[in-house]
Amino acid sequence: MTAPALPVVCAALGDATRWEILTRLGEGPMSASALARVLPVSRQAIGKHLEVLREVGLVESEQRGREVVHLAVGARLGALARELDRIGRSWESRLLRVKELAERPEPDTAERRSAYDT
Amino acid sequence: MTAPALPVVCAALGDATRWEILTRLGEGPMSASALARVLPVSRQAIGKHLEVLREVGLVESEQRGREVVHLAVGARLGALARELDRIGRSWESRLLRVKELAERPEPDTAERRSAYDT
DNA sequence: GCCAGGTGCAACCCCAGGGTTGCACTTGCT
DNA sequence: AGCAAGTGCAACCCTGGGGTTGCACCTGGC
Repeated sequence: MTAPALPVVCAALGDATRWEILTRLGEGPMSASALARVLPVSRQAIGKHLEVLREVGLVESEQRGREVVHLAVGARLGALARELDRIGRSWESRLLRVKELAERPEPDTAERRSAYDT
Repeated sequence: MTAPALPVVCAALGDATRWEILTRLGEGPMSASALARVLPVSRQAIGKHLEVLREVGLVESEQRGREVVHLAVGARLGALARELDRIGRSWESRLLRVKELAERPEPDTAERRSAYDT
């Protein structure tokens, strides 16, 4: 499955350090050691983060000479964005339907206290 | 600040149980107890999740009678989506610039083995 | 050939947070 | 009035994962 479950991708994005990494990798390819020199964490920690990010497709890696460079994949983030947008819209539409029901004066059926019962 | 930091919102979305809750709340307002009856976790656990979700604006709560009903806020998710999309695009454009540089034929240096295309 | 820099693996520490139980309080519904 | 249902708060457990250190192993440049 090329598209990991939503919570997993979001969890990968739910860490400040990983965002730091992604931001740097969004500006251009970098090796883990290079990142470690810039960020306030050890290379090993960065390695673990890269692993997580790679697993959800937010980062791609490539052996270049003796080092491995990584870079941020915008496409994955775009895919996530579209999915979230879709879900958000569905929530909104449901909300609108509820409001419609609530606001419709409906003089006949005065007994309509709540449509969304359990 | 009405717009929490990106990692925080993503972290809120980085939990399967919270997605369960959000999904249900996306279909209509519900109380914590009602959710606890449906989901395999205690009401207290759900309460904590709702707290987290409310703090990042993904859920709104309203006292209704003796119970408190909660509902998913699509607008927040939409805002997140737009932000992620924007960032993803910026990564892509940076990537394109890099590729441009790499692919410029530069007749002298014939050592073009392969630009790390997908 | 040698050394420096880059990587991978493994063991370990430690705390945030997801989950639970228990209790007290309020608020309806009949 | 009285009972059932909903909520809030607090203490507590325990696993996950972010972070570290240490070491062994390549590999490329001088």
